[in-house]
Amino acid sequence: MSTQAATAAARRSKISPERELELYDAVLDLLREGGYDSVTMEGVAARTKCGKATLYRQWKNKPLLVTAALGRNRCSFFSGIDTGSLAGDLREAARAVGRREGPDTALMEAVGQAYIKHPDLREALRETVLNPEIAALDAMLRRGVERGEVAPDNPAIDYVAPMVMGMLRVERLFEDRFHGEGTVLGLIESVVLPALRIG
Amino acid sequence: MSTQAATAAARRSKISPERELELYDAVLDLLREGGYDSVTMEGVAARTKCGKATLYRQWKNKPLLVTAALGRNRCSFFSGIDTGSLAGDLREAARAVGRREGPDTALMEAVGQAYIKHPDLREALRETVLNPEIAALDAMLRRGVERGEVAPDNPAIDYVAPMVMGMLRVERLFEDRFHGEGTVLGLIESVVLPALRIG
DNA sequence: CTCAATCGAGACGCAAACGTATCGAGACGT
DNA sequence: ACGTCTCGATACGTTTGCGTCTCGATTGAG
Repeated sequence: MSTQAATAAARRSKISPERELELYDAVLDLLREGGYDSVTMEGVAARTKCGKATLYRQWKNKPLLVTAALGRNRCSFFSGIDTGSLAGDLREAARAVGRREGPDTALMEAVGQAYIKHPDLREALRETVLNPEIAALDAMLRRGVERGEVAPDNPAIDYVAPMVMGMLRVERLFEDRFHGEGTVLGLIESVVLPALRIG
Repeated sequence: MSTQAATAAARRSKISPERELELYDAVLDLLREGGYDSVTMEGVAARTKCGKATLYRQWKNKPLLVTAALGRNRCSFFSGIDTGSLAGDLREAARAVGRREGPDTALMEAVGQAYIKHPDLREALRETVLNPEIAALDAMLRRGVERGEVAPDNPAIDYVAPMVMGMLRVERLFEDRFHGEGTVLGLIESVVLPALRIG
């Protein structure tokens, strides 16, 4: 939300936009490292060499700071993919995941528990890291349907995005079965494309 | 692990096995309600009307108590399923999930974040709630292969269990798309069975 | 140039929860 | 029946982190 930036500007805050992003990055790094509880106001202040009072001058409390940090992270890894064919798009998405250029699973893990107590965090996470990737996957599928590669009424279409995101969410727990980075690619080849009647 | 019970017996503990399960149940309930941080020694003691010292007499610290509680929860919802056909087994498993008799997703959510700091918890969770269900699903598939319902080299076989567990792990985040309880059943019908070349 | 407001740094109070210690009451073995 | 150990309950010290407050330095506006 630009509300924060707006009020900050209204109060003649000396925090430049780049500085704001530095603060957000520190929050997200701490989140990824040790989860919501590892994000401490002291920790953020120390890591960014700013006073705690400065943080509380901009954000009323810790949940609002974390939510704002998540909100600024908005970026999608899948959205730039367009190879011309649905199979190519899905394979490229899987390879992006293998190159650690996929959805921010560390953030998903980290916030996964915290949003039991802070529903706002869950919404911020969805808006920020989840929905953009889902939308990108759905766009791939829509293009595939328009090109005639997939039957429009193929019921598997609705499950592609959940399957990909779900696989990312459990691959750690199956690491004895899938050692390596090709987990999602294997899912695409072995399950998704057959279910979509491609290849 | 029976180590705790053994030492408890050796020290002539007055805690009966049923009492021990009561304590574990309190821990698991608190876990499901608010995550690992909501499990407090004071909370467990208050809820079970036992002294905090009693808890520390049996379990050295909080992580060990939670781990022990997870270890005693060992039970599988999918393991009793055997309808005679793979499609029937998978559909029955999906229906069990719909009836809230599936894997303990609340526990998975709750421990999801905590095991960043306590790897023992992750192992306990895997051994207890995850591996039994995975083993049951794999057993269904193995029986299906033996009956000739699925080709033994069908690569989708390895992905059935991850897909089911992954769907459980993300269905909350797709609740606007899949409203209702038939999420896993839809996955089975639309994706899993086609990928397995069944039906 | 001057003044006011924010900055970084950190002390402070407060609350929550871990883990320890204490205490009377009651249960078990001999 | 008696002594011992564990029981439940609770007080205690310690740590940690949130949120407030103070303080000198610095910076931007007029």
